[in-house]
Amino acid sequence: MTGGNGRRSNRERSEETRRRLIQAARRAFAEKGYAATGTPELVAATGLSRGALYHQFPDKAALFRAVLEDAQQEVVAAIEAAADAAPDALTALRRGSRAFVAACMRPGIRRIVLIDGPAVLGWQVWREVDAAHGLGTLIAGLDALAEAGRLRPGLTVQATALLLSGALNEAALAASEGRLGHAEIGNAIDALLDGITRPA
Amino acid sequence: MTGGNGRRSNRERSEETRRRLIQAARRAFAEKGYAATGTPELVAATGLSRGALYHQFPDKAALFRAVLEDAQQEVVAAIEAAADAAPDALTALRRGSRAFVAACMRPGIRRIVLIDGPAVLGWQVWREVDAAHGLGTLIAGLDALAEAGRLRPGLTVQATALLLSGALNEAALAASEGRLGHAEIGNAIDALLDGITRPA
DNA sequence: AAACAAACAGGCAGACTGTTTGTAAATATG
DNA sequence: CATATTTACAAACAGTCTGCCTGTTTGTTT
Repeated sequence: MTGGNGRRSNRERSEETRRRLIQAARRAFAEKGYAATGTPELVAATGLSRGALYHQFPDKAALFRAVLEDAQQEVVAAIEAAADAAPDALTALRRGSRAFVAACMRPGIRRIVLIDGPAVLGWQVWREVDAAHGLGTLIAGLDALAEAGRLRPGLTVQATALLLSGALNEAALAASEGRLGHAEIGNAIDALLDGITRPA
Repeated sequence: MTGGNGRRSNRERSEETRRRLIQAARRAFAEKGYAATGTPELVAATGLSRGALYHQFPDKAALFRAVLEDAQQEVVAAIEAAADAAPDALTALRRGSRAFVAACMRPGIRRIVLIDGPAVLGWQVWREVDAAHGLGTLIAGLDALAEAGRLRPGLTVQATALLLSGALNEAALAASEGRLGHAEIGNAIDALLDGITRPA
């Protein structure tokens, strides 16, 4: 009845169910937004029932959080892939920033991470999730810059990371709407990075 | 019946009703958030009925937009007051940026402008409103900087304004949560502004 | 195999949004 | 001035959603 698959353990069942729910939710949330996506419609896309959803997640917001973490991990992977082989910390930051903007432009990421995230979870929780993923990566990059003695004196990594993160988020939104070109954005990012850097 | 006031014209009645609705909504949205504020509870705080609300506004989101514009105007007023008497464009930007962060920390502003705004109205509409108020003020400041020949070559005002706006939004949120001190944030803002400036 | 626990389906109550119908006040008209 | 019409609002209504609860199926343990 379940499509030809033989017996599965409970853990396998749960994992598969969560995976399916997260996948369908991610598609729907990205396309229509969190508030405009009802749980009946959501589970219909999976073939499961609302009972399964509320068994696996305490509420709709918890499902959203799982979706957010899923999307964030993809972003981090893209950033790290881009910054991996950079010769120095500043170059890594430049490449990572561009990769971040590019990753957030993907339709499955933009709305979930940048728009609905803070509103659905509250800024506190959203920040907590971001700190464990995207912002964490940026902090690591700035730590490396500080380690190399190239962080401008008087700046703290925490504050610098937050402001840069905000600038990059906005850049990603603008880029994804086609309001700004990549070159324009890249130049502006480089200018900001120069501002927080101490000349070699 | 209406509390001792004699006859009022229809326009006066409408204006008074809208004012009362916006005022109550602003308090409720700021405190509990847009999604968690029901229209029954909202009108109860005004003594009006839901009929009045839906007569004056096409839907709940339209009321939110009116509230957002109301809050944005306050922010702009605070920025302009701070930057008004600055001796040069760069100083005006520095002072205006700090005033923006301070204004967004006020509880009646933060959640409405920075958190719920994009999620409720969609990023397109939110950007449109912001462009007419907060972002518009920043663009004017950068235009003055460019006019004075102090904008770093290769940068466009539009892109620079967007990234700075994002950085300042994030700074305001962090400051309002007490995660970062004002000094730390001020230093980071100055660093970013230095990055986009050409030395005199 | 029997008892137990976990996963899941479907129905239900409460709440909310937007619409519609009805009423009173204000404005336009003859 | 009397009457018709439009505007502002109130209150009931319909449809939908979320979270909970009960019952059934499937897996695990003894």
